[in-house]
Parts: sequence; structure tokens; C-alpha cells
Amino acid sequence: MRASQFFISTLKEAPADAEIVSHQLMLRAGLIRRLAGGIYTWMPLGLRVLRKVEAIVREEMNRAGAIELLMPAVQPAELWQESGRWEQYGPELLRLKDRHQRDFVVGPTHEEVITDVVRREIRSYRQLPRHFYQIQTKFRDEIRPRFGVMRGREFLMKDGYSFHAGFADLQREYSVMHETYTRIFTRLGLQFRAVAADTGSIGGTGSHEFHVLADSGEDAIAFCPTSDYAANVELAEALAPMSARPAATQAMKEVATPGKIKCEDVAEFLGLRIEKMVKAIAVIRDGIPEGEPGRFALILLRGDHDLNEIKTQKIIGHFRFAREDEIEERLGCRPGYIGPVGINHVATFADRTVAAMGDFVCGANKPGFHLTGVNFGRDLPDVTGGNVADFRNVVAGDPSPDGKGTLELCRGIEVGHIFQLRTKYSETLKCTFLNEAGQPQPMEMGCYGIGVSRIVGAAIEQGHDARGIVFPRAIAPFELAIVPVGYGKSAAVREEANRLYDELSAAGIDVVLDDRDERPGVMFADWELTGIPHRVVIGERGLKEGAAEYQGRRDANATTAPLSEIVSLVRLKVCG
RNA sequence: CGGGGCGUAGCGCAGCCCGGUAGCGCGCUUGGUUUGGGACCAAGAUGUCGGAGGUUCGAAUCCUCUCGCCCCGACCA
Repeated sequence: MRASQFFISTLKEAPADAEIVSHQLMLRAGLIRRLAGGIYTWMPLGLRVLRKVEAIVREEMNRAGAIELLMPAVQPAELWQESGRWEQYGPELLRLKDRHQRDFVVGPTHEEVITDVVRREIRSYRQLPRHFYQIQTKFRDEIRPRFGVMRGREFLMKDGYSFHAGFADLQREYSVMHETYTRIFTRLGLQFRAVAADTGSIGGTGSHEFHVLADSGEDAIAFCPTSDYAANVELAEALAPMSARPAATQAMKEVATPGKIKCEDVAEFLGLRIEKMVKAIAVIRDGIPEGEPGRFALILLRGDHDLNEIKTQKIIGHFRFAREDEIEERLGCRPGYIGPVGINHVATFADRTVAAMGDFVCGANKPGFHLTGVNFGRDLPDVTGGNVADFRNVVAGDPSPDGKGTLELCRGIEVGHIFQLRTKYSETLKCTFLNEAGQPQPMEMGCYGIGVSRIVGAAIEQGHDARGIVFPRAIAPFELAIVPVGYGKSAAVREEANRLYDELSAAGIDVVLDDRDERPGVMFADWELTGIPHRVVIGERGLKEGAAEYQGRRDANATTAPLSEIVSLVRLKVCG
């Protein structure tokens, strides 16, 4: 590609609403332009990156035996009503009407459509298994689109769906996909980790997420450095403490803690460690009707722990946090001083850690006061059985659930997700086949997603420096930039640059020749900003010595090489 | 949804408090000089001041409504 024939549009300053580096750099490098909140145009340079990611994904999916098709983005509501998701999905699902007032959705995912295709096409176990995938634009009307292409509303996704005659075969395909995803992210040149995950709203059993490791990631990952355990914090189990609850040694005492609302402030004020604090989180359980006992509930956590809303929902059902007025009405006290002692008609749940605590501190249900030396069984009813559970997020230092060490935490960007859906959709959508006995049976299904556009953002989060993007070779918009100094003025420079361009292009290298009438500084800055991994500079200065310069995007300095060797040097660097 | 913030030239911003008819940097155009790290000089072009309504002799500035965008939402609970 000759730069003069292409479209390069870089910015010195990033638009003010770009929050994270990858978003800023994508805007500055001219990879994307915003059209509306969470909706972007892929500019020519960005599209080259997107296409390279896509090509690798496609190649590996094909290699794994999946078959590509392309489904409609706009889908009739009937299918979604049939699966039940028309009601289940919230405002995230973009719904629209056609001119006949018929309901449609813009597909956020395609389980319904693919299941419909398969139930019409496949009748016999002899036609199974099958794995179909597509690479297509999806739309999810996110509450808060942000971080550019990372959490956009419109995004490019590879989604694959496999259909099987039995669970064992689904499990086989699931592990094939686990390997395939590992190959894909490795080829993309990303640092990533596969982690056990919550199955979320799609439902089903058995699920792994693939995360690109980056501090700006939206997900917290718990992993064990001494074993292969890794899980999304949403899922990672906090084991019950090994030691039994200590016996009470103190009498319960009410102490004034004026203005001390946060656990850490109370702990500091009382001169105690925060591990002696218990906080009570007031929730309203939607599943329990108004007026019934247990609708208003307290969940007890140790002062330094956080509530895990996903675990909590699995234990107590749908819930929301109680409003201040509701708390005041039930407990006669403003939040900050509420606690589990001396309350009636309030369900009390305790995290495992709390259940093993003695002589703890909690709110006194009296503004400005806490209780110290509190003990279960003596000062308040013991919490037992189903009321004790794992309600909290794991923290660094917790024992690993596999018993092989202690957990550490890191952050990741979810770029892939594989699920065993089982028969969730095949049953509701009546996607059956005839088994060997001639009996109809619902198909076992798996589903496998990759956030193609998100990968571009994630790769930049992982690869950038003060000068801009540092793309992995596999997805850089160009592999090599030839920067001629004085292309318009010097015939020698022009000839040499053209010759190199032809020769390296012929060698299969994706090279851009900067034949624009720009100053050298501008050219250098552009190719650094856009993350081109390799650069060759041709100038009269070097030509006089019969030499050119090579510099890798990560290199601190250029190396000079004789013209006769520059092609082999570049081939070595680019392909090596 | 709740809370906060911001909408002024393509981008980044000032001006608003204290009303008097819009400015800076980058970018863009033309000419000249430059040419190995985002050049310099000169001359230019570009604004429904997000939109609507109101107050006023006069509104970017004050008031009301509206739209768009950004940020934050258990630590209390």
C-alpha cells in the first residue's frame, strides 16, 4: 500500500471523552470515529486491524471443523417470544417495529435463529454433530457504553453454536473449542488466561471466559499461582474458615461512635482491626411478597469484605438494596449504624467468615452507636444451616478452592466465552432429532463467542507506550512502514524506496510506503502512533554510504545496514 | 433509574460569576522559506455559542424546559 493512495487521519490530541488509553489511541490513530454513544465507524486503518483479527478467528474455527454461515441481524419477535427471552431480556434488547407494526429485534446474539435453522434442517442423529458460526455485527443497548470499542453498543462478534446427539459429544466439542480459543489468542499475540465463569443470563452449565490481562479490565479474576485454578471473581468460591468460632471472651457493650459510619473508620476509632467488624447489608427480596417475613433481610459480612451480588442472588433469590427510608422504617435507624442484634421479623444471613467470628463489632441500630464484644448464640440468635453461605468476593490471600495454595487477583478484559448450553434452547424451541432408537430427543447445544472488535481495544490496552500503539505483528494494520526522507526531491531515494517496497511486498510482507509529501517527523510520528511493528528509513544521508536504517517499534534505536542486506534483515525481523 | 459534570470552529480549550454582539492553540487554505523527529513567516477561511422558550434596549453569559455526551452509584447497608 502506498500511503498517498490510502487514508491516514491522525490527531495530536485525543477527544476529551475518551477515558482509557486504547480508546484515546484508537481515536488519535484514526482507527475509529464515533457516530453516537457506543457506535463507531471503523476507518480504513482500523478496518485492516479488524479484518486481520477476523481472519485468524475464521481460520482457526474452520480448522476446528466449524462451518461458517451468516444470519440476519434483524429477527422477528416471534422467535424471541417462543424462547421466552422477549420477556426476560430487559431494555438491553433493541426492539423495533416494521411498517406493518410487527415486532422485531436487532440481534444481541443468535441462539434463537440458529436453533430455528437447525430444527428445520437436521432430523437425524446421523447429521450430528454440527457446529455453525458467523462473524457478524451485534447490537446490545448497554446501560453505559464506554471505553470506545471495548464496551460499545454495536460490535463485531464471532458466535458459534454446536449441536450434539449427547452430552459426552458436547463436552468433547467444548474442549476442542477451549483449545481452539487458546490457539486463536496465542496467534493474536495476546497475553490471556482462560478462567472458570458464571453462566450469566444465557444460562446453561459449564463455562469458561478468555480474558486478555490488563489493569483496565472490567472483570476481576482470581487465580492461584501455584496451580491452574482461575475463575472470575463473580464465581470464585470463598472457602469457609478452617478454624471454629472462638468462644466469647467479652461482654457485649454499647459504645458511642459519633459520625463513624464506615467500617474502617469505626475500627480505627475503636483501635481495633477491621477484621473485627461486621457490616450488615439490608436487602429487599423481590421473590417474597410484601408483608411476608423474610422480605426484608440483613446480610452480614466482615468489615473488609465485599458482597458478591451474583452469589447472593443464587442463595436468596432476586433482591435489591433497601432504600434508606425502608431501612429506617424497619430498624429505626439510619444506615451506618444498623446491625443484627435485637431485631425482629428480619431474616439474617451471614457470610461463612462472619459465622466463625466471636467478640465482633456491629451497628447498634441506634444512631451514633456500635456494639462491641458481640457473640452469636448469646447476644443474638445463632445463624445456622441455609442462612450461612458464601456471600462475598474472594480477596487476595484467600485459600484457593482447589486446596493448592492461595489466591491472587488480577484484572482482565473478556474477549471470549464458551458455554455448555445443554438443552435449554433445544427444549423450548423444540429442536429435536431422531436417535438410533427412532425416538425424538432434544439436541445438546454449546455456544462459543469471541468479541472481535473488543479484541482490537484489548490488544491496545496491552500494547502501547508514550508514542502510541504497539500492535502485535499478527494484527497490525501494516507489518512494515518504509519511510523515505525526501521522496519527492531525491530520485535516488525514490528509486530505492520503490525498489524496497516492491521487493518486500513480493516477499509477502504487508508493507506501507510513505510516499506522502510530509516532513520526516510527521511520518515517524504517524507510524509510531498507529503501531506499525517495523520501520525502514531510506534517506540520502544513508544512501551515500549505501545504507538504510531499520527500527523495530519497541527498539530504542535504529540499526544501520547495507542496502544489499536490508531485505534479508527485514525479512528476518518481520517473520522471525 | 439516582447523583455529579460538560455542550463555544474539525480537535483541545478560554470567555459565563459581573449581559454590550466571540477568542486562543492545533488543524485547514494560499504564497514564500524550509526538509532526518509532529517546521517557520505572512495572509486567510471556518461558529444556528447543543436546541426551544423567556427576561432585557441588548443574552454564549441570567431564568425555564429540552436534547446529547461524559463520570460515579453496597462498603454505608
